[in-house]
Amino acid sequence: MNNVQDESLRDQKKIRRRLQILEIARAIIATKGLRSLKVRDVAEAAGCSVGSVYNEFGDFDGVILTVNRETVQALTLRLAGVPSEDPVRQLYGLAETYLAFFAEHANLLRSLFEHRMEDDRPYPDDILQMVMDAFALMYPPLVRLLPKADDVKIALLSRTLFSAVHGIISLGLEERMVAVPPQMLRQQVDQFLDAHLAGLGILPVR
Amino acid sequence: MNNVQDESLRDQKKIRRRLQILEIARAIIATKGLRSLKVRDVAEAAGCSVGSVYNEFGDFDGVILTVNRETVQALTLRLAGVPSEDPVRQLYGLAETYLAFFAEHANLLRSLFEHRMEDDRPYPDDILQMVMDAFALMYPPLVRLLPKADDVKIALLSRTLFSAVHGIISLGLEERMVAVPPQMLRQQVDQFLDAHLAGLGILPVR
DNA sequence: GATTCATCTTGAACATTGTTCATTTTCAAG
DNA sequence: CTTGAAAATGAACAATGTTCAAGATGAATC
Repeated sequence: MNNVQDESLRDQKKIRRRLQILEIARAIIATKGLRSLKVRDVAEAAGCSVGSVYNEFGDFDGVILTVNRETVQALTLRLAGVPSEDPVRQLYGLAETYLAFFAEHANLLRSLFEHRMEDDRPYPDDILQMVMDAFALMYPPLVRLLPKADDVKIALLSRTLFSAVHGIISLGLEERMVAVPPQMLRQQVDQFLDAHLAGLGILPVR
Repeated sequence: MNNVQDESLRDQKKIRRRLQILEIARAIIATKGLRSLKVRDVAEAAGCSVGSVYNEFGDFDGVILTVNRETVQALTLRLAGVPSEDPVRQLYGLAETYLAFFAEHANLLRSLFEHRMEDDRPYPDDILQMVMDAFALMYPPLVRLLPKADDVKIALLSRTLFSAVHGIISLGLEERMVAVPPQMLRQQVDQFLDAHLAGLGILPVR
């Protein structure tokens, strides 16, 4: 096994094609929504046959799931970049960064949260785990802010808080529903955190 | 026009069939999820042709949307039954009732929130309005609890709070994600409200 | 009750889209 | 260059949404 450079001409093409398929699928989901994603469109845009898509991803769900996996990875990266000096600021930063990312990639996030598998096939564990990990990112700042509290409780609180923020944002960005202006929505999120942190006995140092 | 009883034999059959189709579609969504809903299955179970389904509902989305409409109506009915003597209790009651309803009808609620129209057709306004109205049900108790606050702000707060509760519940019930035991989830929701109401300066009288 | 006609119902045919697989093509190895 | 394993192809198939010409139904009229 040559780890350093195992780049046969064959593998190069394979890798390039794989990336191209994913890029195209992601673009379609992002611009026209998951429901508009069609195998033939992807294959044609990637300049290959539908069979190749199946060779590379097993089935069409495989394409969607790979895009979703990369979406949650990108999200995690963005969230991990939130400054952590001040734990209170970090909490606001996480919420606001989630809002910004969701606003930029609404359809990709919806694909991540709304896609259902055919029949009773299970959703891939690694994706679920990554989502859970992202939603656990409020844990470190909360631990610093509530040093007396039980670890398990803080873990729960972290998930609860992030889920609440997710609800506010995902419904707030649902153009079908309210079409809250993004600026307004940021205010909403901030005020929500104001009140909730105050209720937890945390001083909003803003 | 005979308003009292315009029941020709024809109309009776039409109405009965319509109800039957909806009942079957609802049952399939509720038990196997929206993605498992197929025209032919519905038609066969209803003892009619696929053409009749189209005559009655225009297209397949029409069936789904009608089920969704009835779901939000049932939800509103349940939420409207929450006692309103004590405004604080009412808020907890609304959240807990939403949790109970969501737990009982998880797939129907997911159909309501996750169904996307084909192409760029708009989601029916009346359904959106009903969802918004349901999410505004926290407004009356909040007004009583925060008499000094601006009406518009309370309207926003109502939507924000309900959206937050929705996020906690919809992700908490996502068996693919966490599989929080329902009893645990109720505790989570209650504690969430505890903290948030405290932060709003409302005494949790529990 | 027979006739008529508007309406509803039917289901085969069609359209769209996911999936398979026998055949052909490619290319790294010998 | 030859060869064989792997990949690519795309026609055929399968599943499913949609249409519509032809037939069935029942309310109205006589």
